[in-house]
Amino acid sequence: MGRTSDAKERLLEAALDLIWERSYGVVTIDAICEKAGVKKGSFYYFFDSKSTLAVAALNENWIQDGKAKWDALFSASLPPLERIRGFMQSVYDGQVEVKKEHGKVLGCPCFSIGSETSTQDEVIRAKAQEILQSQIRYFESAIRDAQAEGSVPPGDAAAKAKCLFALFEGSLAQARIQNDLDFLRTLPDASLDILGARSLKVAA
Amino acid sequence: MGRTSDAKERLLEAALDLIWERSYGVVTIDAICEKAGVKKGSFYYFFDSKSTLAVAALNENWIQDGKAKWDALFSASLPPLERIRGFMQSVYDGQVEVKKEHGKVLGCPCFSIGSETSTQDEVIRAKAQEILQSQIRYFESAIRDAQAEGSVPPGDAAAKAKCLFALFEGSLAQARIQNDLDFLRTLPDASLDILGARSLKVAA
DNA sequence: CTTGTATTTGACCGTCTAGTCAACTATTCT
DNA sequence: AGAATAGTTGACTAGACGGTCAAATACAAG
Repeated sequence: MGRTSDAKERLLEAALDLIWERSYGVVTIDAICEKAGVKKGSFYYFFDSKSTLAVAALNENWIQDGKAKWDALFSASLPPLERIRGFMQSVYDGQVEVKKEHGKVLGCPCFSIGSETSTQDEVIRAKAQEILQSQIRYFESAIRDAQAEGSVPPGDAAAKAKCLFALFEGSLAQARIQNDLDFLRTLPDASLDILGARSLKVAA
Repeated sequence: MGRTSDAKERLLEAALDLIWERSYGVVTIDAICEKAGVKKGSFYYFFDSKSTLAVAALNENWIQDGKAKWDALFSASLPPLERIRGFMQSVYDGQVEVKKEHGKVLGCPCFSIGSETSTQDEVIRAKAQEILQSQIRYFESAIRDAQAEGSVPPGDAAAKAKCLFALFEGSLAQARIQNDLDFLRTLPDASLDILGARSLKVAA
């Protein structure tokens, strides 16, 4: 009961957009409100700080958007290496879209925000870490499956996953800094390479 | 002639420290001045904005400190793979020190600042890119030498270097986000692994 | 010692920003 | 209809911040 509103959702979306495009520290509450078409009074009705909003925005984005995409790309119905290659390809395609829309390569919001705020805001840091850890688990699971079918040599799958994830996020961040998609084009192949993949690599 | 001063140097150092520990967007000119023990009027005598100072600080740090360290670590007198392993080990050791002093893993200032400001400040972005590109060249040169002696399989050395660099910076950033050095411990081994190194890897 | 130059200082201004609040409006339930 | 609830508004404050400046100070060279 009571008055209805989608202002909260608009704030979440505006905040993530703005912070992704610019950075956490530089985006003001006023700017978020303006982009969301919401007055500051309403902002403080829903959230009590920029930090709280950012955590909610990261969470919402992962739960509502990210997770489903990752689930589809890492579907067990695909061959394990195909999952990884397909994922990397879709990341590339996604950044092509982002560059078309925003005029810039923006990389991974969670990683950028996490890296920026980690020493300053423990709550954001923890949320970013949580999401990134979830993502690493997708890698790890695909690597395990690949090892089971023999397309990736045996050995600590968790370590391999962390390694692949570092390559992945490092490339995205580099692409953001250079504002150049070239860093990402080779990602599908490079990913299989560093895993020492046996099947797809040769076929390609 | 005229009054002498090291205020400029103090400002450069304070700025890099503060921005490295916190972030570019969140560090104010007042804070930099306070840490440097310099009044704001003097700040504007030497620099005309935080952006200008940041570019100078990145540059100074690379020219005065970074370059020499990289030169030593990538000295041609060392076997190519030993250069890479030694470099990664020294990065790990360095971050251990940083964590002792600052209480946190801070990662690579150039990469963090670059990623944060890239969409906002073209001058900082360009300087960060320039330094990062220089660093990639150290990797590339070592990889080329390794290929020449047969310890790394042939193939596009520039691409391999970018890949290794992404792994390297991705790991550092991840370590910052998690505030955990574990992400870095395996870096020396992982680096040789992804290069498909033949000699040192087996010996280890 | 004095003159020219480099640097420092602190006071000052306008603007931006986080955060508050009481009054107002829309919606739902009874 | 009317009470209760959920959300909105705009005006307000206090402080932080970027940026400016004229006057003061320290140093170096002639």
